[in-house]
Amino acid sequence: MENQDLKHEVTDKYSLRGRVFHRIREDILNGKYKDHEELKEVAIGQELGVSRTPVREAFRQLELEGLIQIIPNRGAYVTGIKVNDIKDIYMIRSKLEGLCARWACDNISKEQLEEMEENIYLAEFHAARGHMEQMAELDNRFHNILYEACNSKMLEHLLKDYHQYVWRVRQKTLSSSRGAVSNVEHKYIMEAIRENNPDKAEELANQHMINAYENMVEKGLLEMFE
Amino acid sequence: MENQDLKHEVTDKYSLRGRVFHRIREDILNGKYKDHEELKEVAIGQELGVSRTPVREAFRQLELEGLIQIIPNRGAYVTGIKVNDIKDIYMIRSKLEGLCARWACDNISKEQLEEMEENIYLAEFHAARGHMEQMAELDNRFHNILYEACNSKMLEHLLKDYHQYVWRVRQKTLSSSRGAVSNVEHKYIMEAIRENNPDKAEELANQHMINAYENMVEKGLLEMFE
DNA sequence: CTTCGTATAATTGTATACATTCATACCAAG
DNA sequence: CTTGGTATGAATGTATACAATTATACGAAG
Repeated sequence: MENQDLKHEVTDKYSLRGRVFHRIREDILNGKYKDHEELKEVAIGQELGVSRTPVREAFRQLELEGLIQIIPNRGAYVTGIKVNDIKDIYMIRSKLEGLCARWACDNISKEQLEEMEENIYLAEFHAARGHMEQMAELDNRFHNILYEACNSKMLEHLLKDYHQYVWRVRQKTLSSSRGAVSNVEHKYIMEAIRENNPDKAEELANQHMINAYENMVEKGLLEMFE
Repeated sequence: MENQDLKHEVTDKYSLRGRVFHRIREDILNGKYKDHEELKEVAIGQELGVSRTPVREAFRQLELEGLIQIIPNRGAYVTGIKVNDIKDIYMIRSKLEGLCARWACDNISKEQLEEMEENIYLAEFHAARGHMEQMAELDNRFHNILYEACNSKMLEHLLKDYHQYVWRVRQKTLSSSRGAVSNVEHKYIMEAIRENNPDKAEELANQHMINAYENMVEKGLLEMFE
């Protein structure tokens, strides 16, 4: 049991089933398979050049992740995200990102802090020029650094799941004006962590998520979801 | 898509694979399969009277739930819970149960409130007599009512997962003296919800989890986990 | 005695065959 | 035209066969 801390995302990444799983997951998150679309085992198997077996096993996992719903003897359907789900996720993430920022105060490494700083500096550049794609990428990376810095595999795993889960929504709701503001909030969070002020870091991270959600509501970006 | 809100826990409960999944899950949570024990596909299949296929699919799901770890081409091993994981889970649950109690203020039904009241009343009876098993059962039920009352499938699902996950630990760390105190805390949480005081309900639920964790630490109940 | 390599057995990974369930089309009765 | 029943096809559920990988045992070389 020397691989004690290896998690499934790592261990199965290079197996056939693992690749099938990640591939279907990507295709759902990227919108290739639309909400409520039925996924057929043979069709996907043929497309990926594998038999039904690994596809089926991937389906079971995707179901547990909430990305698809399997109705016994009927089929697998892409789960549609509903407006209420989005609100719930952002409120849950608000609490968890707060906890994450709090724990990061004690556990962040010098390298991680430096990468955060660089991230924020770069984001200022792209924000000024309206480079949406780079902003999204930097935002992703900022949060992932934070997740890794909290030194809790448990929390990191949970937050990464949610982060990916709302990726579909964020891609559709990217808003240019929020980018710069969001980056300033990142900066304050980082400073609170650097000052080792857990209360402040938690509060700022809490509010960061709430602001992100309220921005989506204000701009009417959620109306496209039913 | 009329079964929109049906979740996998419900839909697959009566399929063969579903039964296999739930059965293995039970056996892990009840301690039949010990930490780090290797689970063989054929052996379990024979024991349950099924082939490897449904067993394998169940394994994939159990891996995502974190109950087992699959090492490709090697085997499936029951995941050992570590002390740090327990702390993380309780801190995460603290935040989420707080959120849950907050949302329950607006969404709890009259029936749910009544069941809570009955639950607490009964628990007083059993606490006074040191009926450990009934206390554990009532505690379980109290939290499940709370989860259902928050009116968020997202949060309910998450909390139920964690609740079951630490069930293994709780069975080993049942402490007689905490039962009565815990029940009083339940009572205060319920009253805050009934008064529709979300801030108070959240704070009390937060503290309830922290107290439960600190009780385990104080009594040295976690030392058995490595 | 240790170490390396090979052979063998056991286990998992994948593909395929068979069984079962469900949806659709079609036709007949009303 | 509507309703209901049956037949057919297509998809999923399960079992089994085969392939690939890994662990173990054994023996020979050093």
